[in-house]
Amino acid sequence: MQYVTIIDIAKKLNISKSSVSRAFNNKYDIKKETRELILKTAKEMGYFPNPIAKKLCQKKTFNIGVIIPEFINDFHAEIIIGIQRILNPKGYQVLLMQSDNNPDVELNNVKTLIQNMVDGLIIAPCSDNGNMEYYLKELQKGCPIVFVNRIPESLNATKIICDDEKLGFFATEHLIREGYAKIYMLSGPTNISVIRNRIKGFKQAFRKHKIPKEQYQIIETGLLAHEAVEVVEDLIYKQDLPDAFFCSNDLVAMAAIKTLKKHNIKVPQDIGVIGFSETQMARLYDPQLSSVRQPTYEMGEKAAEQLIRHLEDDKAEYKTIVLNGLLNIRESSTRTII
Amino acid sequence: MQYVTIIDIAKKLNISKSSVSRAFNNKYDIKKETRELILKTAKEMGYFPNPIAKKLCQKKTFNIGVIIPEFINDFHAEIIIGIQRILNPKGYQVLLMQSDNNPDVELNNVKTLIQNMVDGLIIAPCSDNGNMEYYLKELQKGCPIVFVNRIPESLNATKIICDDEKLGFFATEHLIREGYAKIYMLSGPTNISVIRNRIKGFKQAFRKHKIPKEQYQIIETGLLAHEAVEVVEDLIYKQDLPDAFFCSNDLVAMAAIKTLKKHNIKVPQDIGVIGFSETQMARLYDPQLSSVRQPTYEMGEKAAEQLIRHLEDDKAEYKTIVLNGLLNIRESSTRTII
DNA sequence: CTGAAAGCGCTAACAA
DNA sequence: TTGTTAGCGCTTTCAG
Repeated sequence: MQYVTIIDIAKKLNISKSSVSRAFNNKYDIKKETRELILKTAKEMGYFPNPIAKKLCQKKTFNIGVIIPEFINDFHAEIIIGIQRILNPKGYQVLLMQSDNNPDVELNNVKTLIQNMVDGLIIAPCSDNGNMEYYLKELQKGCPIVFVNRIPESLNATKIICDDEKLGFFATEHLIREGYAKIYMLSGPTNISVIRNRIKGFKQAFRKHKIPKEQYQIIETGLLAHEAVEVVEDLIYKQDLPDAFFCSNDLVAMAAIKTLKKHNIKVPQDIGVIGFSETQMARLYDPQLSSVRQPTYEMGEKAAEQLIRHLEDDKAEYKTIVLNGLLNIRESSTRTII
Repeated sequence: MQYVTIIDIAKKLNISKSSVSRAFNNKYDIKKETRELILKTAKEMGYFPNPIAKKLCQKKTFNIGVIIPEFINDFHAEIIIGIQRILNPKGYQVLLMQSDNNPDVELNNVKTLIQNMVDGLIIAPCSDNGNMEYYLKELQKGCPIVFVNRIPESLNATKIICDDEKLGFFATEHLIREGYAKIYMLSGPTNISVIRNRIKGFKQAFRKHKIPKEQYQIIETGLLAHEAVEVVEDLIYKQDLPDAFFCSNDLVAMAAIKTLKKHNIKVPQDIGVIGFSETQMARLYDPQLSSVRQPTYEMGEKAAEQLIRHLEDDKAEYKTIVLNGLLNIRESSTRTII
């Protein structure tokens, strides 16, 4: 592929290449007519600036690295869309990498992206992990980084998070108010900060309603369907079923309901179930699944905006942005008629 | 961020920068010891090659542009993973863009990526559309492109597709064999080639089984849940329900089942339903959803492999690769016990 | 307002 | 086996 360069235009117009360059970068003085002439012929010749060359001499790539745990999931896919909404119109390209929920892969991805000279990074870590130290070092070296979602509380950096504690509280309180007395939380891995926060909210609801500890339990399952099936089967076998399950996500919730139904246990009459990180399927399920909707698009947008803030000002202060989710109550957790 | 360059190393070692360059690109002659010395000090100084500079003088970016219709969906997410599996180990970076199922956005994305000097493109078009002409022109100009999935049959280029016709045939025949006589297809938009192919297979099954035309119908719904709900509600109202629905995807299938259930119509006893492009939720649904599993990861891998073939050889011939999907029969389409 | 020229960091002939 | 040199396409300072 052969591209037209500023030199071609300069020759054709018998001017210097600097003038051509200037015509494309308004910031320099240049006579209006020459500018317009240059732009016109450039268009005719099918010229567009070579971004690589630009990057080399400007020392800026206009590439932003984004790392997410996995994207077989609406949650992160939507965050990415939010990020692009802000970044693309500003001329930034997003380089996307996924870490497969593996901290080592995650670290490697970060290194790859930095070596590829991204101007900044948005990291959605897969869990609290030993990488944070490395990330902070890069931050201090001047590489702008914004963190999203699963972030250790202590991390001193700009971060976008959800009010998971509150959401955990609301979801639990809703179950309590529906008359589900004994509630088990299929929590997901507790090495993930958001999970720990939801657990905090979960416990707080019981404290508020003065319900004794024997009435609840936190079961640390994974985030996958088959793990939930195993746990619920086990509880049925041990005859230790609660009145309701508060699940780490919709997949786990559906797996739980599926298993209960198989044993002729009715949801929501016998047992209530609530999911998290609402999926499209929630309202198509039978019973329609109650779930928590996080502001995923907005999380992405905020992350991008914050990154731009840091990009434009080295000295910008770290900020923590907390966004609000929404509890969508549907059939799976309501005994009363809605 | 300040980077170490080959000149820094050359100065330190009192050699020429070409030698340093050579040390990092095995292909040139260089004495083993100098090479090792260079590599060692480079490491000490924290040097890594500046990819931008490399790109500028090599006229190769090692970036591959990938465009997909949307990625709120396992299908394309998995294709991307497949692509990365092949491309990343070979040193290629994937630039991802989504077209939001909009041909104009799609065309714009392609242009952006080309201007960003990608070495090649993998395009998963959102539908048959007027852009094909432009893509072909770029192909002829020497920009390697591989097409995936929704591709007009006539397109003369390298493409990766699924045996949608066969899959449509098998799914339909399965329904017929289960004793569902009258079958409606909620087909999805017919400006998408894969949909047209499934329709072909659908019709063929009826021909084979000598079932008259009155027994089937193709209803061109969209790909979203609410559209399916409307259609099914309408059929119920008109008392024109078939014995089975063959749906364009799992979301549509679940929406159909949901609607039927609401009206106390039993699936699979009264009406059978089958989905397409199997999701994780399929086996968690009640009834468990029969669906067609496409080899998504493999589609991505093949696309990447074919692109590399074209990258390495300008004159490589166009190839069409057809991959086989799998019909997963579950409860929603079986009257007999499985 | 415009041109000349240096340089971004690297590769790849060509010499030596 | 190594050094010299001329670019890749663009920006940006310095003269004019």
